[in-house]
Amino acid sequence: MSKVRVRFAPSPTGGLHLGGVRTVLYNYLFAKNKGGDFIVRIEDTDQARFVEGAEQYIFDCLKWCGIEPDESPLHGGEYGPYRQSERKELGIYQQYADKLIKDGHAYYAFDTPEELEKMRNDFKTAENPSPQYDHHLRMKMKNSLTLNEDEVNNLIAKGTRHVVRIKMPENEIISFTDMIRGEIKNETSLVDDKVLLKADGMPTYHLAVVVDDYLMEITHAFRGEEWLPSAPVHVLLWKYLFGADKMPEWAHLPLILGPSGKLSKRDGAKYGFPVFAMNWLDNKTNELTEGFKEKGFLPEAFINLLALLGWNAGTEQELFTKEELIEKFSIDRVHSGGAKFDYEKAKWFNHEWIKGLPISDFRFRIEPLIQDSKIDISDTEKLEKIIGLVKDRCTFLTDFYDQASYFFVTPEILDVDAVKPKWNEEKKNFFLEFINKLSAIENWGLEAIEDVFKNLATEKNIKPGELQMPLRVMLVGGKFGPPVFVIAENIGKAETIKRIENALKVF
RNA sequence: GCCGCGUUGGUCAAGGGGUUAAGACGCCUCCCUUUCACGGAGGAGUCACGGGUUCGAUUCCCGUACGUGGUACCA
Repeated sequence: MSKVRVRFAPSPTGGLHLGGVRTVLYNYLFAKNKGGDFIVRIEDTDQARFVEGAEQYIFDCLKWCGIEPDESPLHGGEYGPYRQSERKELGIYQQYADKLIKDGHAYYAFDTPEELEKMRNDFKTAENPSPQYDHHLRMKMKNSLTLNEDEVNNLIAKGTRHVVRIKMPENEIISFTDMIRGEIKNETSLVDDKVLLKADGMPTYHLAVVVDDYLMEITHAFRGEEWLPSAPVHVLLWKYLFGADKMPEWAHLPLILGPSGKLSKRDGAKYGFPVFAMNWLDNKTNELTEGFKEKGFLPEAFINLLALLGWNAGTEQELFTKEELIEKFSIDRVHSGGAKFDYEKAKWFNHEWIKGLPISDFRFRIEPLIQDSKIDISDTEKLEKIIGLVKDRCTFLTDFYDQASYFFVTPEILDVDAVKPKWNEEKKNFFLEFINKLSAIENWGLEAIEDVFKNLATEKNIKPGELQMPLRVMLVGGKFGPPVFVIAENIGKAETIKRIENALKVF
């Protein structure tokens, strides 16, 4: 049974933009496809851009998407706790750091941030703009490799702030197999001595990812491509601590790109599309970032479009339900190259999903959106009839109000400019008389209205086409919507006459 | 700078030594509709570049360019 794991920094920017949700989605699809479990672990460290309320927000988003984890801080499970801070309190990471030091694979480093800064400055050259704390430089720094045992014990006894760093071996080739990219090779001398345990006792990602995956018996780990360069550190840690054969299988997912470079929150604001699943209110800046949900996306469409950004089934099918995605998903069909997010295509997905939604289902979803509007939702039968008329014209759920409000309330603004240029006395007389004829109709219905209209037009010798646009604007307010006579039929005799009379005053 | 990863139309992409190089979004034209959508029929547009290997390369190899990521006591 497979067990896949995803981990998050509890801030929407650090964890749940488009790329983050897709990582969770692929984890979910893979796990469910294999009949396995998937686990979420939270990286709630101070330096992980921890944001108050973000953890709950993240799970709300996953819930909306329908891809909740089997085990997490919120859902429990046998491998908890799932928050890094809680695991640290249990001393989980310290013991493995100690073991690494004892075995000579790691060492204490006492360098202050200022000293590190100085080192980077002193050794900076044109060819090497960012010197690393590596095998070249570690012997010039203040650590348990350069200090003698007494000095080290003394410093520690005095409570000197220190970190634990991995001692990267020299000239070793580390290779592993990535499920998407095949064999990946790295030269250990090129990687720096990463910090494993910070001065506050918290592990860095490097230590935590290995220790937790071992303890939680993770079999598959998916993460973003940005982790590829530090993968050799993780492979080495597995080798030192638990044995390379116990290591989970890795998959490094391609990046999701914005219009220019890696997709960022700024891109959303700049180009006018959401980058988060749901609205996020930053309570420090009071800045609201609109989410796909609030924009009017269906969660089904959202995960569908996200799944297809970097993966495809190898067939011509593009519309998938969650169940189909689970069934068809396979990691070896995931692309290795990054994909640029195309909002136009995203809208198409949503439109397709809306068109495919049964009317009652559509009603259920828009009711919360319009319950405070002028649209009366108490008459279910009428509401569903109107939905049937305008549903296919909505790209977003939120389009419904504009597409349907005139069925419920008299339009306040009329697109007079669409009528004015061709308006004349003749037409005005036509409508005056049309009102009388409409009043005389006993059985208000599509055919009756259309007959009256056409007969009168013939009688007046005006082309019906020239009269339909004015009538539409009178009833709708603009040049859109279903056939005019259908609209008249639905809004009723009195309201139709009232709107024509009102319009004649302003034309 | 160094290292990693990548590169099929504007975008998502199928394919993979011999093909008229699928399909979708977007764009354009026409039909339907005396509105707008929906729907239908067409159209324009592509294998980054240079070398190999080969009878033959978009496909395999090597360079170059470009993009992107890493180079933190961030993840």
